[in-house]
Amino acid sequence: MDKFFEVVVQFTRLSPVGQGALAAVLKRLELPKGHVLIKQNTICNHLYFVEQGLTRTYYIKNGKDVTDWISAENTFACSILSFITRQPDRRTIELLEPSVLWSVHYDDLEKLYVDYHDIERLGRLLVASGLVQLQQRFDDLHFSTALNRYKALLKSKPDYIRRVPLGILASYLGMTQETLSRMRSQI
Amino acid sequence: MDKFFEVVVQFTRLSPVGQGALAAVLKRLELPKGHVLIKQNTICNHLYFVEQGLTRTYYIKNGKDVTDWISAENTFACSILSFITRQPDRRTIELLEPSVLWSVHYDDLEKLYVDYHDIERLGRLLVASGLVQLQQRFDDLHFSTALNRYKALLKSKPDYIRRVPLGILASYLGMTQETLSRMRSQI
DNA sequence: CTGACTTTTTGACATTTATCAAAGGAGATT
DNA sequence: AATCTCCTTTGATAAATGTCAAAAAGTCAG
Repeated sequence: MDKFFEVVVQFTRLSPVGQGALAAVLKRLELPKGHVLIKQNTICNHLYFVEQGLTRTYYIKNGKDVTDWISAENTFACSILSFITRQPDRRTIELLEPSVLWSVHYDDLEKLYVDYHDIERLGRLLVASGLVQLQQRFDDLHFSTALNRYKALLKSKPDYIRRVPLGILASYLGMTQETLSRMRSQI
Repeated sequence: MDKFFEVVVQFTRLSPVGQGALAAVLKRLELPKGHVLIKQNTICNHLYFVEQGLTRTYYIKNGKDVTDWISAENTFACSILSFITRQPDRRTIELLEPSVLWSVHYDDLEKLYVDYHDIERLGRLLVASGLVQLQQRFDDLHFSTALNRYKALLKSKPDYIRRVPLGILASYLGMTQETLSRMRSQI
C-alpha cells in the first residue's frame, strides 16, 4: 500500500483521517497473467492501481482487436467511460503480466468524496492527470505518420517496447503489426 | 450568466454561497469572429464557457494547421494541457463566430477549490466530463477510416458540419480537406 | 532436445489517403 | 456587373499503410 500512497502524495497531501479512510477501502490483489479485470459490456466498478505488473485495455472494433490503453507500475487502470458514466462499455481489461494491484470500489470512492474534501481534491487531480495523458496520446495519433507514432512511443514509454507483444503494441499505436515490424527495422 | 449555471447544475448542485463565490469571479466577454483567446506558447490562465458562438483550438504540426478541438454553445474551451500543467502549450484558441463567453481565471478557481468543497466537486466532474469527451473523440480516431470518422461526426456533432469551414473540419477529423470533400459526396 | 505453438519478419500486391494543380462557386466590395 | 477573396470540388498521380501468405525466430512443456 506504501507504493499507492507514494503516488497519491505527488498529487496532493491527504489529511491523516482522509488517508486512513482511503486505506480502509483499498483491496490488494495478486493475479496471474491473462486474468480479466473487467469484462466487455459490463459496468466498471473498480479503479485499479498497478503496484507491479502490466495491464491492457482493449475492445473489438469491426472484428479487430484494438488496444486502447496500457497501464504499468504506479499508474491506474479502469474503463474511463464506464467508471465515469456508469454505463457498460465494450472495453475489456486483462493482465499482460502477473500483477499486484490495489482496487477501490466506485461506491466507496463516492462516499469518500462526500465525506472528505481532500479526497475529492485527489479525485479531481487524478482525473486531470488522466486528461493530460489522454490529450498527449491523442496528439500523438492526430496527423502523425506510423513512423512518428512509433518514435513518440519510443520516447515516452520505452519500457512498453520491451514488455508488450508487438501485435498489441501495433494496435495501441493504430497500425498493423506488419507495419510496426517494418518501422522498427527502419530505425 | 444564467446559461452558465444551467450547465453547472447538470454536474452538481452548488450551495448558494459557493454559487455566489463562483458568480463573483466570472467575467462576461463579447468578442468578434477571429479574436484570439489564447496565443500559442503561453500559459492558458482562463477557462472559457461559450454562451453563444464557436471556438476552435489549433496548433501547427510539421507546418500544417491542426484543429484539435471545437467548442460550441454551453461547452468549455481552454488548452487542457496548459491549464492543468501550468506550462506553455503550442495551442491557439480563436473564435470562428462572434461569441459571448464567460471566463474564470485559474487562480480564482484554485482559491474556490480550497474554500468550497462543492466547487472542488464541480471541478472534478467537469474534468471527468472532459475526459469522457476526449476518450470518445480518441475512439473515433483510433483505427477508423476517413469515411467512418466523418460519419461519426455527422452523428455526434451534426451542427459542426454546417457551422465550421470544411478545411478546419477536415483537420479536426485528421484528414485533408480534399478527402473530406470526397467523403461528403460519397454519402 | 524436440515438436508444438506463438510471435515476428518478409514479400507481393491492393487500398486508402495525401499531394499537387486547377477549376468552380459564393459572398463582399467597388 | 466586374473584381476580389475565400472556400470547395474535381482530377491525376504519388505515397503510406493494409492485407494476405509464408517463412523465420523464439518459447515452452514434455
